[in-house]
Amino acid sequence: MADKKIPKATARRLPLYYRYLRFLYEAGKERVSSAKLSEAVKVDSATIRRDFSYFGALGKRGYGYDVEALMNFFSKTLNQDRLTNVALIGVGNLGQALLNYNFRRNNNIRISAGFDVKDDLIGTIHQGVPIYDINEMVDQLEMQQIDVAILTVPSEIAQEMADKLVKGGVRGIMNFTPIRVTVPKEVRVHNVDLTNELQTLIYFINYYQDFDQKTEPEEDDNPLNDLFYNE
Amino acid sequence: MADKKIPKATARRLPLYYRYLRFLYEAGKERVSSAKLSEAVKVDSATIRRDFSYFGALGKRGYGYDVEALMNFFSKTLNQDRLTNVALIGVGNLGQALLNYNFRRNNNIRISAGFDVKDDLIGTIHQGVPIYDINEMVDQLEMQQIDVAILTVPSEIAQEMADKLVKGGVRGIMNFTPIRVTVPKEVRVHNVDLTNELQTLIYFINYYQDFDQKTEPEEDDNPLNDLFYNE
DNA sequence: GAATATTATTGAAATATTTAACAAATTCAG
DNA sequence: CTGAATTTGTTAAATATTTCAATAATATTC
Repeated sequence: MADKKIPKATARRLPLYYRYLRFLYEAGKERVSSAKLSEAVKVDSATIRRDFSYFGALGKRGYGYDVEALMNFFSKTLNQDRLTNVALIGVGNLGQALLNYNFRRNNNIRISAGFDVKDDLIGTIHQGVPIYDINEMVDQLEMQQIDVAILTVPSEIAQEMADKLVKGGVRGIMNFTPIRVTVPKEVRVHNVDLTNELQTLIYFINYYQDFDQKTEPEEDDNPLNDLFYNE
Repeated sequence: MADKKIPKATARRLPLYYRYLRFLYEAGKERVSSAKLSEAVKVDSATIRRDFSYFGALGKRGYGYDVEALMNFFSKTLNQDRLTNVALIGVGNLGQALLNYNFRRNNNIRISAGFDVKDDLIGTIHQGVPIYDINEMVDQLEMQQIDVAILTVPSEIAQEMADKLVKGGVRGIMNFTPIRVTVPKEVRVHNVDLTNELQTLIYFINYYQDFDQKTEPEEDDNPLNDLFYNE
């Protein structure tokens, strides 16, 4: 099925489309146009149409897109038609929050195993998810055929854990640590770096000026105060 | 450097560079090359040099970059030389995890106020952070001069809370809800959508063979990469 | 059923970003 | 002091992504 070349930027928007289509479906809507979709997901309608067109002709001219059909198409495309089990490595604060987050509720994704080093966690069940000793990780990953993991461990052991994950056959890692781990090229890592995100946001609000607002940058000794960003 | 624009992609990498420079500084390193940096942050060295060059000539040919000087430069650039107070809207599971996350430890960012609707939370202090009634939000935001907020509320009230944040003068919102909120264009929103991230990751491991780990998010980035900007 | 309005599809143009290549500057060894 | 080795800064080329514009198909209206 991995035949066509879908741009990565497009791939990243698919879940967004899927989610809104489900919302429309549940609201009883039968059709939707790229313009309407654009409003909800805040992506230019031309981009949406272009994105969809990579998958073939999904809509009807003069009509728009059939909500149910499109939803089902994306469901398959995003593997939402079968359950994906995910491992949680590191059951600390963030890890436990993610357990509670419950991806399952609206998606066919669930955290099915947790791993930690702490004795008081090992052997317990959190939110219905059993927590194993990290030493059993490679075996359990193989046995349970898990191929996606969420990494929420201290930075110091991030690489070591990534190595174990690879050994256990994991093909995708959602990395919440600030460390850029090294893995074989067939393993995919998505970094979610909360501190980075905040810093970038702060940078943007301080140095981005909206041309439409015609605001002048403040005068100070920072060499960057005359930088502008174009949206 | 004057009247040059910093590409958004570059801006998103700045925190990454900054973090590693601090690591090098603490490890006592005095100089670093773009090649060495590249290895750690997993960004092509040409891209790194290109990124730096937007800010002027920060290095020396044949030598590399002075760790301390560069670190200090980025510290200023990223506003790390002064404390940024951030509000947390919604002190649920994820919100509490973020309180514990403690951005402060390694960065000049701290959550200084929390807001919630729950009576048993209002008036309490979590991780040293006072939790206020959401009804006081607009006033408190103004009074405390907070201009960045983290939004971790149920989807149903995401837009309503965003409106309040705007009213309270907030200029940057890190949005953990799956809703794409509508705000005036001078307010910046970074979306961190955990379910999206997982779905995209799953899509990638199923449909892409060739993983080029160099480009991210948000993104994700972004992460959440979908990191993902209200552009 | 013809006329008009909608709206997807598609090729092309415009932007944005990454990568490659190399001259210029500097270090370093001897 | 000289030449070889490094490594940046920068121009240009290559990729990737978004947006535009022309066209074609379908629906809706009268």
